[in-house]
Amino acid sequence: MASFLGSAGMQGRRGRAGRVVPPLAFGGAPAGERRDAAESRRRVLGVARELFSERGVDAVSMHEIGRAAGVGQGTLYRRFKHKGALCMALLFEGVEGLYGRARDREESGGPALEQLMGLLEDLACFNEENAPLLGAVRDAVGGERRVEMYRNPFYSWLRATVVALLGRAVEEGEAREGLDVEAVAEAVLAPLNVDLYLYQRAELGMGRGRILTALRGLLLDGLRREGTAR
Amino acid sequence: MASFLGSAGMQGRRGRAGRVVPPLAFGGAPAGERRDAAESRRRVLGVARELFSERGVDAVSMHEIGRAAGVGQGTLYRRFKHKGALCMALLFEGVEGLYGRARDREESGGPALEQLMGLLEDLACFNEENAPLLGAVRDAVGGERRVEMYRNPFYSWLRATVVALLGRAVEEGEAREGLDVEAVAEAVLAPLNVDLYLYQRAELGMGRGRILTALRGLLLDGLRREGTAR
DNA sequence: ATCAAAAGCGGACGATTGTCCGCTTGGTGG
DNA sequence: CCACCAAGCGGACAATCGTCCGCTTTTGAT
Repeated sequence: MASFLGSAGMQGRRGRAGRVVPPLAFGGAPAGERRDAAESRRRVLGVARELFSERGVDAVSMHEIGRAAGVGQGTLYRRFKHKGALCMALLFEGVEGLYGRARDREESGGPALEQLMGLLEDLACFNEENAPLLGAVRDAVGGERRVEMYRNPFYSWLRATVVALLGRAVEEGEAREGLDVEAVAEAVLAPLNVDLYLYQRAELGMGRGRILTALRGLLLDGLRREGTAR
Repeated sequence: MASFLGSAGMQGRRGRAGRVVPPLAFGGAPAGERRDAAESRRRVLGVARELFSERGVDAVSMHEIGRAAGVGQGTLYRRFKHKGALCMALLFEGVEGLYGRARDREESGGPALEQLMGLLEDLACFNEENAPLLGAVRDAVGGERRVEMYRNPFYSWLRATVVALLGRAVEEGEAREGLDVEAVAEAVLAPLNVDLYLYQRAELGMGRGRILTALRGLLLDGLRREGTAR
């Protein structure tokens, strides 16, 4: 089964410079899309964006989107495998922004660990800006589909980017040697899980600065006091 | 609205020694439960456990559980606000085990950070042993209920315990001073998010040891190489 | 023992998601 | 220009979750 959007093979790949090139057509149109299909896809996306912003993602049903866009259920679900996939398509622009900022940072050079921190900061903003859609994605990806959450192209790109940055940090002597970059990458990304992040923001009353500062300290220096055996 | 189980006020509290005492009646019976109600609750729980283990949590509907237990929908949902709450009740024993092990560790003394690592290890096992139920809980807690995920008594206890351990580690000079223990506690717990953990186990093929080792290194020492400015 | 109130009970019901299957249409080769 | 057929289309349908509301049982006070 295809993942969220784009074919399964479209995950981020390493460029020759070690940079992770973003999945190309993440939320874009399928290659040989028929004109009528393209038209109806645009209409669906527009209507969905509208309704979601009016009444919240949860309060708008797929049937309603279809009706409002003048499109049947079959069509709707052919295009978007489920509600989460539709939301994912709507997230396209924001994700592009993230890719762009990561590219800029990379081109302007600087220590890999600082670039990593920048990415995490962007991710926190992304969480806040797109909270409703991200929440809907999470909800739609339940039951059998649970794995898709971490298999979608966006998360793959994220992980690959972090892995690449960590790898570079080790090579350049910024980070400890022998770091298990794949495993650590997951642990680095985990605290920015949307639900957890929003919970801290909204329920625990933590500001973005506080969350990021704590994370920065933890990631860079760990918990132990200086001088303790390591 | 009540959280998963137990009244809202039943979250972990600090004992006088700084220890976090577990919520008392997490999955137990309500105080003045009527005899017939207790009976039907037991029956429901038994039937659910049975059916879940036979065919998987996702494949068993609430209606079916009700039918098999000889109980109507109203009754079922009065007892368990939703499918996730039922699963949470089924998790009772495992959670008790976690509480017990944490208590034992605490009584046998030892460095706070080591105790923290022990807790994380237990949590990893807990994730594996109870994956299906935990997954179902996650799924059931969507839409409006999204916040409940981190507000339930179990997670509250977990967070409070980690906060207490971190606090002690700071006091006793094990951990850096000025650590934002509340914020850091979330970041410490995040990598053991069930979905993420299982994804690493099953899809990325990482063993428990590898995940925990990476986490341990990250938490204790951070990413930076020794000698780098901190 | 009686009786009233509170708690428990159960099936009908509404809403939502996602699937199915037969009809329509766009685009292409003869 | 036409005919073909895969892709697109749309509404009916099934399954599930969770709610509602009127009936029944338990409990405890008189």
